[in-house]
Amino acid sequence: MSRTDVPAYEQVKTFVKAQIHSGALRPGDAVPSETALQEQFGLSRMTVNRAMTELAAEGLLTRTRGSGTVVAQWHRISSTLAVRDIHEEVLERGHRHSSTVLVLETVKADGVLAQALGVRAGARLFHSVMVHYEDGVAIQLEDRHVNPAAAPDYLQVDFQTTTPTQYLFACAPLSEARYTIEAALPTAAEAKALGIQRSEPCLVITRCTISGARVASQGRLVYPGMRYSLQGNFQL
Amino acid sequence: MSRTDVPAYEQVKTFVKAQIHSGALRPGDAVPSETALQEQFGLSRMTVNRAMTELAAEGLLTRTRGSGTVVAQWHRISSTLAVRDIHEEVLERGHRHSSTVLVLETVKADGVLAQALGVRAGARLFHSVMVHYEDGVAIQLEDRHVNPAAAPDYLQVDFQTTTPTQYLFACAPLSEARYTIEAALPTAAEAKALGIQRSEPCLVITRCTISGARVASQGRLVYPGMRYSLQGNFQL
DNA sequence: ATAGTGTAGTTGTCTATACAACTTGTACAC
DNA sequence: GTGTACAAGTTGTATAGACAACTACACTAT
Repeated sequence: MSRTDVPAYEQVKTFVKAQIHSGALRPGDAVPSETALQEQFGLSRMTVNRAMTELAAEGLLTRTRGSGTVVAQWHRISSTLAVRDIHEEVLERGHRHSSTVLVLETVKADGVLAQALGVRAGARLFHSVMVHYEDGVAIQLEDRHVNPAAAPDYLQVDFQTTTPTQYLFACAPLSEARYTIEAALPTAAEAKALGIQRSEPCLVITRCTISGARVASQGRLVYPGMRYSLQGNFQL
Repeated sequence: MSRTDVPAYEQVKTFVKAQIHSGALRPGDAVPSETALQEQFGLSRMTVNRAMTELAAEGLLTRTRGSGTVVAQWHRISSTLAVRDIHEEVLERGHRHSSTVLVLETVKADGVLAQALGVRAGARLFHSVMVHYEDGVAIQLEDRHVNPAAAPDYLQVDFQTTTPTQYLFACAPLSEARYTIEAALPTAAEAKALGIQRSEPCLVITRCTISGARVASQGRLVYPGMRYSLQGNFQL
């Protein structure tokens, strides 16, 4: 632990990262072996191993047993898309959240939906459409189809006090998610609900949440392009 | 290592993950302590510690020294946006990549650009605009401003054989990146270059790459919404 | 009641060692 | 030349032990 409070394995990590950032080590270059670093820093191999293993997990290094460690070709930037509730998100920005429920009904699954949710065509599904507002401005339209097997009481939930994300999170623990992000024009109904022009481009996130072996729900989240953007800041 | 080839710490990880996915452990719940799991599995504490530390790094658990381990409130889903070259990306899909250079020039930074790149207003910048094609279809317009300090020979590069991403990657090791993703309509010039209507929504990624202490470049990547979508598949 | 003390329990880090699995290159036999 | 065998080097995993830092809680003295 030496003088400072920075763990030794962190020091090794920053040392290697600095070499990569400075250009002294370039993608494809060999990184000193664990034993070499061990002697250089005066640490045990386990400590060096932890540093290198973590850097590999972060995508900066590629390690192969028997051969050695090289700087990874692509520096993956590990974003973290939080699957979180828009209610919390708005509150965290210090704004007021409200929502309106436009549709809350039972529908029969057509072919596409049935396949997406992994049920047979014609099966009963819950369907909800709601609009979320941030300080009174519409920022998201949420069109969601829910598998009744995952959330039997979905239609009885009071969506003034809770949100679909919250409720589904509570009754169907998330195990996997798939999404696509695309730019598209809203449908006429969506534009009207969001109070925007049909010609205004929107960011559409289609998200499929999986709980255990079951697809719990599929959601289409429409964000007005002028009012919303996904942002990220990543450090290697 | 027991019977199978699966490492012991992985078995502990999947055990805990399974408990979370099944709902036996819910967000906020306490997870058995390391010593408890150590006895349950008959492993050393270091091995259990590795499993738990990794789960914490993945965002599934929140650990506090002295107190214990609980299931994290948000299951962060760690996406990985690869900062990679579109040339490679197209080739990987088994398609043919080509590109056209529309602009390659030196410009003087206006106020906004200067701030984004961290140079003084009026400083010399390189500017390039090119269109990338996948099997002859335009899929990306790349409008990039480059800091000459990071890539002095940018204007001399032959962009038929290499791409800006490749070149910048080679001469300015990446240390950080910021991006925003939004939906927007293309400018008239962009629409013309991509061969699409001005009314067709596009996915716009604005990306700022940082090399060391310097902003190396800022790029605006425009993808026709009908031809492109970002996708992700995440497992906890 | 309150403040302080102590203790048990928990996580964070580090060490020294050990063996296994794999890669690479060299030396040797053919 | 060719191929085999071996040795050295590298990473992956696991162990047992140790100490530090911190939390939570019960207990005690005031």
